[in-house]
Amino acid sequence: MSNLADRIERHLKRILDDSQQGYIILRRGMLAAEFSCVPSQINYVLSTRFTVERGYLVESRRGGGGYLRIVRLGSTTDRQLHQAMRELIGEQISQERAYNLIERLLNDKLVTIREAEILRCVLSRESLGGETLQRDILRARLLKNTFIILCREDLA
Amino acid sequence: MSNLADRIERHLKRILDDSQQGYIILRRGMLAAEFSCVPSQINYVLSTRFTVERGYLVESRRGGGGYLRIVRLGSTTDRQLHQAMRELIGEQISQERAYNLIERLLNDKLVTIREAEILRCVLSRESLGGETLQRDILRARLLKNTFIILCREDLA
DNA sequence: AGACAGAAGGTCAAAGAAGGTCATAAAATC
DNA sequence: GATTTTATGACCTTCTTTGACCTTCTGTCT
Repeated sequence: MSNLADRIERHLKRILDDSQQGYIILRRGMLAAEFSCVPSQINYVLSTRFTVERGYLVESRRGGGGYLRIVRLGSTTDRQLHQAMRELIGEQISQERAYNLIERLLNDKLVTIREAEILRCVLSRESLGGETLQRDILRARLLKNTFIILCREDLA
Repeated sequence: MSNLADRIERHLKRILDDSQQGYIILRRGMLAAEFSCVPSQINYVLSTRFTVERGYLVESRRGGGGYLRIVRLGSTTDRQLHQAMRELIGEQISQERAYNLIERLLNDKLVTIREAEILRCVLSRESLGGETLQRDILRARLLKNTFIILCREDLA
């Protein structure tokens, strides 16, 4: 049914959830062997699913004793998160990166599924229309403005 | 004897009725094979029979592990409301009229307070920027698109 | 210290696996 | 007979998977 990349993603998220420390350390080669795939498949999963926008950080080390370390960026306090988000968004943002951010908000339960869908809809290429650059700028503004609302505690 | 498109339509609606979740997921290629037709015939059926106006939403994903997901939107009354809204919104809409609509949605408990705030924020003059006319057109598009999501049964 | 071997992980391009589009042909309807 | 609807196929885009080749680190042997 679902593809390899998705299965590896789920597996990593599961053990990440189970881990107390908020991060996991593993061998790329081992993981690849467990899933009977080439090692670079792991890199593919990491670079498409464990991005900063989605709230993850990946470190690694080569050579003997090398490893991968996947850190889940915690549900920071509102103010920190707000600042971090503003920086991640910047003056313009692509649909893909915006969707990744929404994914993270969803993961951290800062938005409901419906809210996430509304945001995705509003920030979609299709809805925004116009030129790419203008669209990316508009998207950044919308996302940053909306974010203020999501942080409002009086709306819980 | 009915034609292929109608048969595919009936088949999809039947399994959609059988499904508890309000949506189905399937492979375009598989379905085409079942009906011994070219894959693009499936797209034809989807684009003529499973439109938003008729109360359906179709999402898809390409590549390995790709799929089609057909979602049934809410009840007929919901859909009638939806149609009425589309007409009410039209091709362009002012901030004031948009806010009035949101107010009504809130009153009818079709959106939460937070969702309403998000919508107000997104549809505000300041967020949208640009020329008045362009803004009103964009606002109409955003509102209409978003409204589809509010009718989605699978997000209850 | 320097050279080298082995053990990781990284990169990138090409192949594969879906689904999407669009023009056109064929069939049905008016 | 004209128009609308349906069916097909060639070609396109997106996402995934694989493999060949590259870089970095550790440890050992001169």
